[in-house]
Amino acid sequence: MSRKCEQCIASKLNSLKSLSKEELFRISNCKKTKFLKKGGILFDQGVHINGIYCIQKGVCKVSKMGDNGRDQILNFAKQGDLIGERSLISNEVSNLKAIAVSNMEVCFIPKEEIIRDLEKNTNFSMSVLKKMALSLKKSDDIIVDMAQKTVKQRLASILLFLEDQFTKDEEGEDIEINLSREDIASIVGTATESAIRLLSDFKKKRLIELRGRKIFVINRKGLHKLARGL
Amino acid sequence: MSRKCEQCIASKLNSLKSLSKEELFRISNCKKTKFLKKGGILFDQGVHINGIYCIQKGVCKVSKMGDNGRDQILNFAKQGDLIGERSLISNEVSNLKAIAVSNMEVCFIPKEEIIRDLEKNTNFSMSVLKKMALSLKKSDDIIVDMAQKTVKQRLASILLFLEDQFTKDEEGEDIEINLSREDIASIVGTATESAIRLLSDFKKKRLIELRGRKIFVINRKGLHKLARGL
DNA sequence: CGATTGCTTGACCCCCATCAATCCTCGTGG
DNA sequence: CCACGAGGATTGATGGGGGTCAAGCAATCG
Repeated sequence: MSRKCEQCIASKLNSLKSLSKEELFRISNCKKTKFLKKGGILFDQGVHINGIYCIQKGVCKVSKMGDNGRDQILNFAKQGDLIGERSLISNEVSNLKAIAVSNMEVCFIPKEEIIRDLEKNTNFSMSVLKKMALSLKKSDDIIVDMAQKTVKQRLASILLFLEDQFTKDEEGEDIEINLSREDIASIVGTATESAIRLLSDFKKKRLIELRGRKIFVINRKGLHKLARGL
Repeated sequence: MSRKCEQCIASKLNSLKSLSKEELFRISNCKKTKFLKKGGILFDQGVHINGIYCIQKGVCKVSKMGDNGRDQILNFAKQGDLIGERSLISNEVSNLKAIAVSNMEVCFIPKEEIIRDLEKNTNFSMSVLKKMALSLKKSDDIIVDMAQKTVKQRLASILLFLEDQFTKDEEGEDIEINLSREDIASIVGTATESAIRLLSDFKKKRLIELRGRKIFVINRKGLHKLARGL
């Protein structure tokens, strides 16, 4: 038995909060809740998603495959995030792949319902618009970083980012995400070995600690400096 | 004396085409036409634009300054393009800088007018939404390229892109844009000298020709191959 | 005309991708 | 319970890509 959207925390965190009670109720009735295990594919590149996903629990990595066949991680989505809106709006197959990096609970909302609300409810469409504007700015920042920063700088930033994003969720529960070295490398945009080498370098400098395969930041200031290239 | 938006080609090429006659008429009355010389600043990073620009004639480069102080060119805007929507929608100062790379004629449309239309006219807001979705996809592609492709591959792509985009405008007039080597390097995301070296390499391989400082592609297939890394 | 700006080329060296070998860890089946 | 295999993590060696500094050259402009 799935919960109602009206009572759901996730829908309070994203554009769905701009919907009226009735609209939310209608979505509540047509949504489908799915459970994914870590490693499961939420959706793949090139498929029609035909809707959007609202993430209840867990985290997924959003990536795109380059011409050489290697995946580049572009984003993460966690509790409260909506994914799939871009493809839905431009009415195309997905240009991205989404894979769970922890066990997940997500709600699928069919396309027609979202489109209808976008066209009827200006608050909602403005909210989505704002969200996309924000994403666009983030993308700009990433491009500049990719173009101008060294791998070391980018890795430092990303360690800080990961620590900020993935510690506790809204309910205060621990988020256990366990990225492989390969994952980390493919966020940074570098070879796995390079990432590993830099990590052990950071460890020597007492910026991070490695317990098992997990990474703990123990000197944020130091990493910040590195990220800026100082 | 400025033309009416209703008769303007540029407004037929962008989201403004979704506006009703009356909406367009109102914009026509409050818009301000500006002329910029090559090198002129349309807007700078960190300023309140308080509206959007609709480009009538000419081309500008859209860039963002990185932490090291170097500009990264993120985009070009030409006849029919709207710029400034992102900052307008998220109600922030501009995160980008726009500089004319040829003489330009642009129309400034004040914020209030656009916001009003976004909130009243669903066709318009959906059109803007689609435009942004497209930009977002392009950004994703660029990030992947930046992360995975070599400077040589990126330069090859960009030469093809520039040739596609900037030869003739809608009226069939030549677009004369004259990018410096530094500009080209800062699209690719590399040092000026590296770009120059690669250009002379491409010339030796008879892929391009250099007449004065202008670059002419004479072997598209060859460049395509290079861009793919073959 | 200097003078400033942009273009070009050379030299140098470091970052990082790649290949290869080893080690570690964990799940599986005997 | 242990052996063993597979995938991930780590470290080493190596070579090339590309960033940086510097000097010479062309072009544009007051």
